[in-house]
Amino acid sequence: MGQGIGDGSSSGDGKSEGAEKRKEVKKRVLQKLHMCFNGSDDDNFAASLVEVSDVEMFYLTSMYFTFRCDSTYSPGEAYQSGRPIWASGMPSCLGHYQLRSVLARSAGFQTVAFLPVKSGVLELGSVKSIPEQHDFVEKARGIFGASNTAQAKAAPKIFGRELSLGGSKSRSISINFSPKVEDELVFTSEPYTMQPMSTNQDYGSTYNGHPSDNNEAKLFPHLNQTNAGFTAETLVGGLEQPKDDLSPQGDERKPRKRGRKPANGREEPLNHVEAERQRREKLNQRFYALRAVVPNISKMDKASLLGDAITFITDLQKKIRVLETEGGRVNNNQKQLPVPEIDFQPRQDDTAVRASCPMESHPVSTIIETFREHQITAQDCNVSMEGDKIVHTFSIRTQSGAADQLKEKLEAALSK
Amino acid sequence: MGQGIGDGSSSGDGKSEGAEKRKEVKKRVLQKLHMCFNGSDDDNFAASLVEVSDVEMFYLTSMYFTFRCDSTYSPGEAYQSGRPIWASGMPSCLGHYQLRSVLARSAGFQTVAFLPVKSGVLELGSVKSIPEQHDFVEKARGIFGASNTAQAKAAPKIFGRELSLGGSKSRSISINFSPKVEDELVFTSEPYTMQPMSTNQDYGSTYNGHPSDNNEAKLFPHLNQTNAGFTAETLVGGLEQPKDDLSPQGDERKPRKRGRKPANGREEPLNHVEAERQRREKLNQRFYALRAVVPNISKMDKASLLGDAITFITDLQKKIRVLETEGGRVNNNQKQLPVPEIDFQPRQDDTAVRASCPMESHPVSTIIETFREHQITAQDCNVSMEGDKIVHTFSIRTQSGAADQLKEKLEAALSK
DNA sequence: AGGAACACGTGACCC
DNA sequence: TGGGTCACGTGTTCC
Repeated sequence: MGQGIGDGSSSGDGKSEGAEKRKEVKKRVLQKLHMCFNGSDDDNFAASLVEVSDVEMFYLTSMYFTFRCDSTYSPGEAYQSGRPIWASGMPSCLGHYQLRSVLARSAGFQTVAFLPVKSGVLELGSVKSIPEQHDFVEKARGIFGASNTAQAKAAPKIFGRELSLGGSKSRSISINFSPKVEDELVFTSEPYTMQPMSTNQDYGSTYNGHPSDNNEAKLFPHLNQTNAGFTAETLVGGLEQPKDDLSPQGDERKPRKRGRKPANGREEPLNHVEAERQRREKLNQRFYALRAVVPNISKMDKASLLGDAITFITDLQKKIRVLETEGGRVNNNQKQLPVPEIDFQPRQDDTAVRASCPMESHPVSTIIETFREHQITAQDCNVSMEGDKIVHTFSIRTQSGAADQLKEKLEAALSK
Repeated sequence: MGQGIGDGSSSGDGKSEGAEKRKEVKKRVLQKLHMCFNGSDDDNFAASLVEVSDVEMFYLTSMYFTFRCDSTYSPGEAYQSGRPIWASGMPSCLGHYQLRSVLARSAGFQTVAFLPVKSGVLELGSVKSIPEQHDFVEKARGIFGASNTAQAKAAPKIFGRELSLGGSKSRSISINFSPKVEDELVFTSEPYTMQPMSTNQDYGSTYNGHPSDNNEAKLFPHLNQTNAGFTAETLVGGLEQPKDDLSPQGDERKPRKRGRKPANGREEPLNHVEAERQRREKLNQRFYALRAVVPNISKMDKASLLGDAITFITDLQKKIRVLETEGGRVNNNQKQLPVPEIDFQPRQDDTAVRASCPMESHPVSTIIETFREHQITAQDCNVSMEGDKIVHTFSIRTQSGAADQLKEKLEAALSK
């Protein structure tokens, strides 16, 4: 865990005054946290703490972070409301980081996003200021599974297909907070990146834990038992600065950009609005899931996607029809062009047989198979062509009525 | 053509005063129209005109109807704008029927709808007053193909699958006006019905002609050449009453119900609104097309539809994977155990060849095919079995290096 | 600019 | 009567 993503060169770069001292502080803090949770104070861990960048520091400390699921804090709010929170720009960003804002400021974070997903809340941060990109949010929630209720069945394994996951760019880091550990989605602990539609900003993200209806949140992949009761305050309180400047201008939350905001003087339509929002979200999720299963998507447009999906389905059906009839083709073709033309000429103690069949029916194999079935060995066997037909002549030793029996069998086999 | 749909018992039922006279008038009118277009005045046609109901009368006369594609008349307006027109209630209904309003009134029509489809304009009428049902409109346009531009590729053959078309109920009639006759959609001339989602009103409809960018409209399935220049006025002018009461209260057109109407004081956003409308329409069309392709649609809900489509696609892919590996088994087996064991023994002026192959690969056909390719005729050909293998020995006339060439070819063919 | 695509809030409709 | 779905007009963003 904790292989630092982000190149480590955060905004404040050249300053080396007291850098050594800060490094030492970081190391001690991380060691303390590690002991707090893992118990063992092995030197391997201490050795891994040299040269920790600010971004990595933030990531590592966040690993020990826990949040309550009430709405007093951004991750909890996202978790409860099921709506993503996106803040770009240092000030409002730090407001959302709240207790971790000091570390976030050191790391130079400019953007934070809390995306409620099926398995908890996905937190993403970047030292670049990135405006909210709804398509990316939806894609992420399509991949991780949105937090919508009652949608168990759909959004089937997107992970069966690759989503053009590319190489990780730098300066991005993400942590997932999740209340509980369980269930279906299994990830490698390797970070991977998603490419939002057509932008060139990439997001690295790691995914650790998992969800439920539990009301307490913890994070630390090593600890599988949910040691409840912790709050963000108590945990991070062990850090340098338990006090935090509460959200500079921290009230322009829900920076919804699209659509209309005005004409909102009622009291109850909020319910309706919310329901509609969820409907839309669910639908978009399905769209993203569909994008994942349909190949060769011509345009990213919704209508085109549906059109491609339709043609894809029809193509699949056609393919299946072909494949299915192809399995029966052997039987069908042999049914259609079965002009076996079998001549039997019984002689004194053997029988001369002359079979003429179209070459496509592979008469030789069939005849030999029939021989074997009847325990008959041909004395002589000759194959030649007449036009496009194969003429198969052979003589067999037969006793009395066995020849007629063989003739019937041969006709049946060749006409099959 | 013209088998009357509708049970004939229109609203005005019991009145028999002058009924015989009206019947006679109808007959004469239809006969005149028939002669006008078809030329022949055979008695078969006259005999078929007895007991024509008012609804049938409207239908039959409408068969001779023509409309211009300018926006001065409802079908033309629907054709040009690409938007459906729906009017329920006798007054506004008659306003849309315009010149045919007298006949429509006699028939007791209460609802008329002009649906611009890919192939022209689909007109539906009913003696019941039916409020606009957008889902039905969309379904109809999904089936007949909407009139949207630039959507050629998508909306693939819905007619490959049945759309749960049920039996026709009565009192409904529809005619399709279309500018030209051509292209892909081919229908039987049998009327069929569509069942709108969950209502119990059924719509019978016949479908005759076809479209293009042509600017003149005609209708009469017998005449394939577009005799342009006709207008509705000139044609229907031959009827009883060329004059028409123009649209009582005929201005509440475009009875769009949903959504918001207010806040519309600008001048140019109409373009934006229109564009958005078309986008929505296109998307919904795709949805209907998708509904036609995906079986076992659990709910009529859009999101559920997408979910079902996704699972359907994945199921199809799984099925294909199974079928492919199943079919490829034969190929794989031929690839895996291809031990052709071909012996070449060149002699003085011919070559003895001995080929031993597993029986499943049908070596005889392959060998003979190779012979034919190389214009080689075998002098002698013998087939026998050794264990489960077929041993094929033959001698061929060869000059110098042709034998090696044949050997290579044979090995390639048998290893394929 | 101007069109295309999208999300949003809102009114309507249906159980 | 409310929850759920839809269509509509609008604001916004990206070519």
